[in-house]
Amino acid sequence: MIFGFMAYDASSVEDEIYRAWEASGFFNPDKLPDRNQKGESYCVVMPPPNRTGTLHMGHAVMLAIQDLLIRFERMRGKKTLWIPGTDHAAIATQVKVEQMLMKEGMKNPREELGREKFLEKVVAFAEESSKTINKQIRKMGSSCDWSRERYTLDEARSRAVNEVFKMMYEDGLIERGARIVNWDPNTQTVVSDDEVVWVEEKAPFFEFQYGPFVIGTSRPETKFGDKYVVMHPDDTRYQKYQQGEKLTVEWINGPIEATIIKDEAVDREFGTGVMTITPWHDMTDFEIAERHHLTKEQVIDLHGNLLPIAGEFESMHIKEARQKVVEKLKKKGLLVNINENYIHRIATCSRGGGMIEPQILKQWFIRVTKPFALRQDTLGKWKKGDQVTLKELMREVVTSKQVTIIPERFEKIYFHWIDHLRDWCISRQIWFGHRIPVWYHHSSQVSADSLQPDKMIVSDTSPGKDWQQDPDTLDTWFSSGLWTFSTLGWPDKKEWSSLRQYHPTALLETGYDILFFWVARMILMTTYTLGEIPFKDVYLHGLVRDEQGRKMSKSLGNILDPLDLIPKYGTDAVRLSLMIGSTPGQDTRLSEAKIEGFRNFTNKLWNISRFILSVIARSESASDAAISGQEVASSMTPRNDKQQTLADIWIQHRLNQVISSVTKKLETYQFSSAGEELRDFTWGDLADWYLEIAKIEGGKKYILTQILQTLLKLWHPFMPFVTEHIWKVAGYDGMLMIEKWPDELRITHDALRMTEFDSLQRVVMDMRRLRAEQKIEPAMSITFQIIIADDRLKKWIGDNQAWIHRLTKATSIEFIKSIPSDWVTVSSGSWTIGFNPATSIDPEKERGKIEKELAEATSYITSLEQKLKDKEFIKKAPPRIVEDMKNKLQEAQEKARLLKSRLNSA
RNA sequence: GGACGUUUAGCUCAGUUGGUUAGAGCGUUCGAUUCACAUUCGAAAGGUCGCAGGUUCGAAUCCUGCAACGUCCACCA
Repeated sequence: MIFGFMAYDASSVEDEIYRAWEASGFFNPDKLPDRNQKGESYCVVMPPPNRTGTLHMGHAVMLAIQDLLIRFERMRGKKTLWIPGTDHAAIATQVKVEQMLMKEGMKNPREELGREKFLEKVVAFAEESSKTINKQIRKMGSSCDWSRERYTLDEARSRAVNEVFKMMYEDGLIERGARIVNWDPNTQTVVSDDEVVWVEEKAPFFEFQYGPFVIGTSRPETKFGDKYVVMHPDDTRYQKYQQGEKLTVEWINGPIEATIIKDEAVDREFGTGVMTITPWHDMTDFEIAERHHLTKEQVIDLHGNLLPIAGEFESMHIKEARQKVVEKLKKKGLLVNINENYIHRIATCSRGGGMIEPQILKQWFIRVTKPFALRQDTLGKWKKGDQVTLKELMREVVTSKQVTIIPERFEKIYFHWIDHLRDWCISRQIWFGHRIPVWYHHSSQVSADSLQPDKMIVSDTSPGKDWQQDPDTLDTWFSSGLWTFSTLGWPDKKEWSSLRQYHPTALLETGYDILFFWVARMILMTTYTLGEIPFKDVYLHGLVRDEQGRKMSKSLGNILDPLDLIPKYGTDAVRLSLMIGSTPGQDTRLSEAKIEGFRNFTNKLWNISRFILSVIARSESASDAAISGQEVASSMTPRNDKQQTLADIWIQHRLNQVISSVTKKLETYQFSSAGEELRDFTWGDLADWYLEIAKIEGGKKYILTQILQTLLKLWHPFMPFVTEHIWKVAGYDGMLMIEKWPDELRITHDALRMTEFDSLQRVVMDMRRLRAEQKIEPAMSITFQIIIADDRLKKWIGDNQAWIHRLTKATSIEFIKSIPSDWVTVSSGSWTIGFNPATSIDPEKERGKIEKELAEATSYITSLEQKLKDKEFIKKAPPRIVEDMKNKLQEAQEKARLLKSRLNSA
């Protein structure tokens, strides 16, 4: 039974609807109807979720928003393509699998299994994740083209990666070199600057005697090799020391020769204004050392143990060494002071959270400030062969407004990031990912500082048996940076038509937290490779937080999982709760109560539809039976369908306003506002007003069908499941998802009648209120008096007695010449209605209330009058505003007059 | 240290180029209820728009300063 007594049960219909959509082929742009084939292309690539397990609320937001836009544009007749895919997420996935294996009892999975076996495990896990993720994407109702599903590590994407690497290498943008990098001893790999997370920590801050100086440090365990003592060149306290001056000082393992260095990097205010440096393990120190051509010595190995330079502390782990070094220095009388409350920031790895130890290592870098010759005309600004830098490309894209970032303020953040961007370290010492397509001749030393060109080849295949491939893999963002064009088949020449058709893509929608990681790198990679932008708009959504505004995390136990919520409330409700009530770039709080509210709305829409369909069914059977002579007030009066009532015109007019406004809002990414407006119309105007009237007027088969269909179309991008389901239940042709997005309905506008309706609507509301306050009794008679007589209005009221009765619950209406002084009146615009007051009204209370209202009205009038007397206001304000105000004044005066007369009669 | 964001009803948040009695949802209170929907309907209460100045005929909106909270960035040993 389709229209049972049950509420809408999302979980029982959603899977089947999704299967039907998928089977229809309409997710695939090539299989869309003719209308779309002729339309312009609209392409969005899905930010590929990491293959690290399951989706979370952030993914749900992006899926909801992107599906909304895709469905909207598809209905508008565009040739829409939404490409789904997943990301191998190199480090994240490898770490996850390693942790799992360790839980199963392995001590060091990589060592125990070896590269090949270990990778098998990771690949198997990634495969499994991918299946789960795809299921979840479907659960959200995403209308993406599964026939074009991509994976950052699949064969075609790997080809793109190798190709871009090769191009950049040839252009001198990719370079191998020994520089100071972020080393993570936990995962045994280098990470990029953006993957470092700084955490505040309270640690003891030590001050030691270092020759004639006092130096401060929170890391004494790194200080073995500190043979340079640095101070600011303008520091008057140390003027007697000269740059390069050498002095012998007593240090941890005996006397060492220290050299004085003057450098402006030193903060004179901090501590004593003197510091020693550890160039191998500190970014700042490294830069100072570079400036002065100082020697650099490694103190800590890649596992965090001290090297022979530490003397008796050799092989000791740095954690253990700290206290011991302090003790030794204390014994030697070199410890000056300890500040236990020192707060500093330590670098940790965003994957796994272990400490980062800077190290000088030979790695691959992308040079972002090195000029290179463009391979093609680029961004409409540069010609082929022009010299530019990658930073310039990234900057130009946004300054020239070829890419718009929404909200706008992130543009500033983007520029700031570019300004501070250093060369991008792209090599990783992990196994899961794209192997660096570089081969070394076995006669060469891979670790050598410089390789002869003939000992190194960039190629995706082995040049021969004397060659071995670089053991490292690429940063995962290297491949995701190519995502908009690698997913469209680049560099395969056969795919170029598709690339030309869909690229640049229309929009990139993602969370602002990966603006640098991903968005910026896509811009870098795409402008470099293709000479064009990857997307026109960037829409950044906020992060989903819990009810109290905290980040959702496992340890807090406050995670709301879309997969738990969908069976409980339905996908449509979850989608709405993520889109309505949030603005771009702004974090949102999500609670189950909010989702519950939208579940209720889903059900409301279901009931509205159910009701409309039943009215249509009944009116059909009624007209079939040709029943005539029914009472006016009976609930289903058959009526000539063509004869439109004022209410019909009113609702169509409102619907038109909603259509144009919602369309405009969706075009400008105002999803929340669009959804709210639709909800208010659906619940307020349609359900609570028009349908109440329709119950009485009857015979609205045509218009009700028109309204319902339009409503379902408007809602479809927001809540695809329930609308598609209703469409099917109603027996309408075809699939809602490819229906044409509604244009404004053609109605004959009748401005005067519209005003009448608005007025009457207000009056009827007043009547309902009076009745609710028991000022008129349910069965008493209502008498209208048209004070400023308008025959048309009088006639209209006569014509529409039935629903006025219904809405006011009064039983009769009569017209009289004047309103008795003891009656209650309500008025609107040009006319007034009087009610025979119920005996239950407390005259004192009523009087008080009227007096209060009158006082408010009077003060409002005074303020308006004053304003209107103000010559400067009249002179300077636009006429529109003045006119508005005059009208308001008139209305207020009218209201005050009526209140006065009521007061006199009371 | 720098930049950005937030501060509007008890709670969560809108408020699109400044326009005149500041909105929604939830919650609260009161009332309704066979006749699509209690996942319902009607109504009410509730706001000096963070604070202090300024610009303007007019400011939640623009400017300056301050405060609280939050985020990002930065080499402070």
